[in-house]
Amino acid sequence: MKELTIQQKKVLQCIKFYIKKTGFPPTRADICRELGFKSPNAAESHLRALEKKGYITIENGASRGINLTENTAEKSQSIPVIGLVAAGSPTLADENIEKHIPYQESLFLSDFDYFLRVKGLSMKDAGIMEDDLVAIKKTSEVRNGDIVVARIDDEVTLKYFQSSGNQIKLIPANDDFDEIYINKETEGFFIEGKSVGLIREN
Amino acid sequence: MKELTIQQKKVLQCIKFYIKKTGFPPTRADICRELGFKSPNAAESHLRALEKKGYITIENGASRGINLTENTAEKSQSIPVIGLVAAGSPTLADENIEKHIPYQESLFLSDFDYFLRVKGLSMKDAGIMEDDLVAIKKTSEVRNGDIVVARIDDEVTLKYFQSSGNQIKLIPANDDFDEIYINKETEGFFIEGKSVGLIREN
DNA sequence: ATTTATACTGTATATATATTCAGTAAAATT
DNA sequence: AATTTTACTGAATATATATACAGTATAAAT
Repeated sequence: MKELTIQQKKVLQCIKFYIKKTGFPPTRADICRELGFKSPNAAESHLRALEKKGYITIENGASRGINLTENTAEKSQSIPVIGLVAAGSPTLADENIEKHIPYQESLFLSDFDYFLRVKGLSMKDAGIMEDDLVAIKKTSEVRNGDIVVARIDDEVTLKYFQSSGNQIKLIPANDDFDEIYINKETEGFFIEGKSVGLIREN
Repeated sequence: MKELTIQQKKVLQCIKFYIKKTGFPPTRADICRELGFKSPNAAESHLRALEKKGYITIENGASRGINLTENTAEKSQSIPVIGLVAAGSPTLADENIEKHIPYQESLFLSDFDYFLRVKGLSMKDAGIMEDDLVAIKKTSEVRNGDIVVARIDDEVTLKYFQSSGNQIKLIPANDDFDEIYINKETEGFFIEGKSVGLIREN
């Protein structure tokens, strides 16, 4: 999808906000009032640009005939599900996104940034099973005992976090797997975030 | 909330459907077209009746200024969380409802009726931990291997289901707990539903 | 160097839309 | 028995709204 200009983003945000507030889309005049434009044609041309770039559709002749496209409507209120591939870091890049789940406030106690699809049973005894979706909050501030997403070079794992001094232990919750010992300054080591919740879809 | 007449229900359904279809509310003329009325005043008076009864609000002077009230809008549906108390069945009775979670379509693969707050670790090896919320679909049609909510007299448990002939086995996912053997015709035995998903809030 | 896109103001207008008024008729309520 | 509610048709109208046209100016793309 083509990139939007700053003004076009403002207009798109204005439409979303207006719908959220009133339950129906704005008129050209409403947009002008919200954004301080003095001519309805300012709104009109922005709308046509948004339409051309595929962010909205406009029903010609209908009042308030603005419709957010699926991509536009969803992205604002949905959380990406990212696959935990053995080699490769969980980034929000499009190619890693498995699907989107409609966003919901207060689903967990903490806010979070994305879901991680779990592969393997290394955290089995913590009740984290294959194909579970772990809610991840992007942060490097983690405490001992937290379940963290750790990256070592291109390898990404979900483990218990335990640090003492410069030494970090990544502990699996499964006797069949080994603990991983790392130095804080090890190159290529990074804490991506921590688990703040879990969803099992079946 | 006051009861609606058949025609008023039709109009309300028409509004919901129109919004779902187009993304914005209908005009009086739109409603007439959908329901076969020949005068815009037919729609107008139905709308005013719906407003009077509290199902919608109307922004005067604005085109398409129809707004579904919170009760009316389907987005405001919520799912109850029910505590699994040792003695007492999980019913939708108010005293058993811990809280409500905003409803969301397609959160799990199947639809479901309520969340059950898990007590104890009898299903630990199935990745179901203390305080997890198990999504329960109310049904008595369960298959071998399903995780079910079974009631024996006033005791309610979450277990694997296994039946052969008249004999039913309720199997825990934890070696520290014992299997339960029951006859299908046992008085006071009942399958409340089955697990179709799980949420861990932390 | 020229075209296209962005970012507006300002005016004008056909029409889309809400809304009122005048009726008719049956059903429900008081 | 009288009043209110429901359930419409049909006509009229003020105004809300989309949208085209005429400009100005800058930035980006070709």
